[in-house]
Amino acid sequence: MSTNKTVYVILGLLSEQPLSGYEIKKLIKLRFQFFWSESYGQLYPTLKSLVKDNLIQVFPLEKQSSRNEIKYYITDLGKEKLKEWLFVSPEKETIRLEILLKMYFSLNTPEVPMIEYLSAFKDNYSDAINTLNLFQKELEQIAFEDNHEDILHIIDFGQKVYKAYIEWSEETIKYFKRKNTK
Amino acid sequence: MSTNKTVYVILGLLSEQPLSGYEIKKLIKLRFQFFWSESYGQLYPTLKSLVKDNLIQVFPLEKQSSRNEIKYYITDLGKEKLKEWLFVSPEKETIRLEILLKMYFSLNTPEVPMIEYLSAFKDNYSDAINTLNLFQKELEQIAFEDNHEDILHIIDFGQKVYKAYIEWSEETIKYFKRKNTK
DNA sequence: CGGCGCATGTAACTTGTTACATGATTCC
DNA sequence: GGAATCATGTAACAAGTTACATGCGCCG
Repeated sequence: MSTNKTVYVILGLLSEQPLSGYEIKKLIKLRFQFFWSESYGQLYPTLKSLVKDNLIQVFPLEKQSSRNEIKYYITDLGKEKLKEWLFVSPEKETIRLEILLKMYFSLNTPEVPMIEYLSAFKDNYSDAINTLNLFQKELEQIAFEDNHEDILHIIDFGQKVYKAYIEWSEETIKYFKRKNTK
Repeated sequence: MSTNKTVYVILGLLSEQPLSGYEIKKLIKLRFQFFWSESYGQLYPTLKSLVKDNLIQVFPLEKQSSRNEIKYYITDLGKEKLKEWLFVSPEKETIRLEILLKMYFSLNTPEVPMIEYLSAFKDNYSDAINTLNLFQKELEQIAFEDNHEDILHIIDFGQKVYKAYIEWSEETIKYFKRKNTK
């Protein structure tokens, strides 16, 4: 029952505006970075298969803005398919956090540089939360539009969760430092 | 460079005690539920390939406790391999949260039952956090052992992150309710 | 003797990443 | 003219899920 989600990210983004594969990749990175990602190896073949199923279409050659780029637009069938998916309950997410696994299995191997791992983890999410904060400010500044408030809530998810990540890593770093000096 | 992590979960668990595939599956669910999962379709074939690589071994028939069960133990080579992995920095985790995707793409489709989705999300993690709290209390009660404090920190990760999830979903539910009555 | 939980397994498939190849365009 | 970035693509592989099949042992 696990439907290919890549399909819906593409349909969703194309439902706003026509885009090329490359632009889709960039948009996913820009907007969804903190809760979604796609690789080219997944993206381009999916675009092809969506065209075959008539859920999206390629702009006719004469409408293309550059020779290299291939812009796609969503068809009515595609819009339907997207809407259908929106009405299906989200599946339970599976998360895999290698750092916790390593922490667990290195309980008896104190030489493992857990503090180093935790610092990298923390730095990574500190950067991410800064990006989100910036994004939030930008959104708050520009004139109020329909969806801004909704999007702020999506950003807030990232902020809250990353804050938890960061607090946990700080505390855990302290714990390991204390432990090491004992 | 993405090494098969299932290998290391198995090696890690077997480094504590001999186990069967079925027991490994159960242990992963019990201990790692909130940050790891494995399916049988991944587990059993991996066990076979680990035996082939001499990282684990099957107990000789006469030592098996029951006819159905196949217990494995870790070899010295396996212990080495596990240790090696512990010294490699954890890879960046990829998270995919379908609920945020649906929220984003349903901005213009208010009929989508986001409140329902959010409630299910919240309930799910409320249950999970209760389990973790119980687990924590159990650990705190039994006499102090080597690794309890470390494990408490691992549990604390789940507690902090789930708390963030729950707070976010509560706030977002409120937001949607307000929005609907407008 | 029926059902549940224990226990192992696999085939078919889907999903996803990585590494590579290719070439145009833009900017310095 | 060289580097960066735009832009598309694929082949080989790795990872992972699902659905199914099979049979034992125990309890009521």
